[in-house]
Amino acid sequence: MNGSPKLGDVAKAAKLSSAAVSRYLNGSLRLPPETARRIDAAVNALGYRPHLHARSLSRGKSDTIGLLLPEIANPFFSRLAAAVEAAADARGLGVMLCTSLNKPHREIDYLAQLRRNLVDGVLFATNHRDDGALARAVNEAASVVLVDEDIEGTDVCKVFCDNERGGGLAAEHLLGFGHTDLAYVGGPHGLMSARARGAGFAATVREAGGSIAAEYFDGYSCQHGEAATRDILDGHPEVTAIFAGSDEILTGMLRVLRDRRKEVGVDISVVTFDDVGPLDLMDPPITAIRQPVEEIGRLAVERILDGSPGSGIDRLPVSLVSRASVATPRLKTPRRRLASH
Amino acid sequence: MNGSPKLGDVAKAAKLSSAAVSRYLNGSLRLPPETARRIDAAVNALGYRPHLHARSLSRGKSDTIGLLLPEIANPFFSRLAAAVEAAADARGLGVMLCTSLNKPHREIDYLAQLRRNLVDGVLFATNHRDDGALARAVNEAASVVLVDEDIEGTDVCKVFCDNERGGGLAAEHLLGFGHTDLAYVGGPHGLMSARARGAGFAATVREAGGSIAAEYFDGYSCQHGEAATRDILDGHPEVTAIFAGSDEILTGMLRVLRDRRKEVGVDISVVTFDDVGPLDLMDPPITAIRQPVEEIGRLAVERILDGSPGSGIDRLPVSLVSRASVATPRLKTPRRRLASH
DNA sequence: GTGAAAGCGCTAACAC
DNA sequence: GTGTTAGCGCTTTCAC
Repeated sequence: MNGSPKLGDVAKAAKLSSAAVSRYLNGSLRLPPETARRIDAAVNALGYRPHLHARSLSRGKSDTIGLLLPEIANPFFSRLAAAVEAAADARGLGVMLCTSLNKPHREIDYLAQLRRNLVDGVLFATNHRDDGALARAVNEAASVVLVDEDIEGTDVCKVFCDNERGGGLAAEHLLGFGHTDLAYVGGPHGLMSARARGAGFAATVREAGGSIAAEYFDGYSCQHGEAATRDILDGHPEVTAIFAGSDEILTGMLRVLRDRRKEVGVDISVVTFDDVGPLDLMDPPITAIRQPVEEIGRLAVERILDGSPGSGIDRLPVSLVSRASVATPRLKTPRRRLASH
Repeated sequence: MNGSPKLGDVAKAAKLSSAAVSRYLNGSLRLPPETARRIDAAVNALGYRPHLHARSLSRGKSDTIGLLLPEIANPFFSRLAAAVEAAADARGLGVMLCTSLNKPHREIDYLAQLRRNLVDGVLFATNHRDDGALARAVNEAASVVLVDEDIEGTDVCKVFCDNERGGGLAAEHLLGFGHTDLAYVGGPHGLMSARARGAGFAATVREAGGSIAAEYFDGYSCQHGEAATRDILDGHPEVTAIFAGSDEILTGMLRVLRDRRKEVGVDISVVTFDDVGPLDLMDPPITAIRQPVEEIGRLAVERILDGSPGSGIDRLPVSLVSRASVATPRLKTPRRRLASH
């Protein structure tokens, strides 16, 4: 027998028309037990599997959602992907994962492709500034929900975490330990998440009379974490605590701190954002603002299926996980000086 | 305009038949520049995108490979996925990622599905013991290559790392520091990788006159790492060094060690396998056998496309990355932290 | 060279 | 209830 068995083969074996078998298999037809058994037997005997491409071509829908991520190796996104898969699976949907590598043309391509018919909706996370082209592509696409990061000028459902509150929590925690000269090493300034985290952080710090001695905006990357940390160490000795905008940034930061022999949780305090790495096993365990990754994935799937009830934008609550990277500032070693910015 | 533009629309706009346009777009037809330009213009004007499902239904192939992984949240697999995507992309192929959650029926389902026509080949990594059904499904599938883990009784291309040599390297390293009573906490005994790592480890240890005081085989999971470590601590006080079969196992191990106040790299030495987490930032930095994840992904894609030249099984070399979790046994004076690199 | 026509495997109107 | 028929959007013989 060459080629896989087709619907027609099953029909022939069951002495029925393809249409009947198709309907039966799709549950849109109840058959006398005897007939049903004939079909089931034929399906099993032949090892029949519906051809998904043909099926979705015919139906005009695929029971599949697309998930468009900047990259998959990043733990935050891979956990998000897992959550989305689980949620989709629970609702009988497949998910088609695409990684854009943050290249705008790939994103736009995928968006067009995906909506073309391959999937019934797209969950879209991007990681870079948009010049407007992306926003247009998103608005034109049939059904997309933005996850994790905003794109200005889009009018679709959005599922984020409460970035601003996260920044606020980090600030409260640090202030509570007596820190007054703080730094923020955030993601790209073009991104809502980086701005919101920084804004929440700065507002809370200033409200309490503290000062933001230094602020950095650049890629959510180790490199940025490294460069910014060096700059803080070299140029802002008054800083006693740093808020890292993501676990990636934290990673670079910790490497520099280690190389410079600064003991985290002693010489300098650190809070990070995301809490996806095994932060509890780090040296020292790192205090973090935890994103509800699983919940974000779950809700995003719900939104793409059922639409949004409210304003169209969900901000899921974050929480602070206290570990050992924050302590009272060392008052003697670094002499306090007024920051000028 | 309702619905996306189809090939026919382009043809109409260019005053040609769909057939001509199709052939031109697929490069199987060279047209006079003037005509070509008409088509290109129409494509751009309409924003035409081929319908991938229709295309692959028609051609019987999809220029897409399937990647079937146990889970995507695990950093090893997410990095593998990234490597596969990159390699596939470089050759103009898409990749369809499916996660089996280690459920045999999902694996078999996907395998059948994927070969049905959705993809031109499948890269398959599994993580659990097979009772024979999987092997059958693999052998029946058109084109699959096994990645990372073997399935007994399959006759297809396979791309692994050199697990046995990895175990040997770990043993050599530990022996070199003077350890003689060692333990191995491996993955499931039903898996080639767990057995091979253990075998390489044990052989080298015994050859040098050392002894394997304890050996554990169970899931590649934190839980297993925790349980086994507790057992070692409680039942095998002579053990001075442990070889963890994976980063996941290591994670559980470190948590127990920390809770029991055992200082890694002082009271007890540890080597792990994989080296995917940020091991250099752990407390202490963990010495590891590094898998060439990127290379595995790259080669797997190559194998699925071009077949295997040799025996059909590739064992990629591993390397030992020395950090600070291994020291001479029974150090009297506890040192705080060792410098890394 | 170019177009008409026949599918790829399936589903959904529409008849019987 | 069940079968017949006409597509879904594309590719590809096969005539012209």
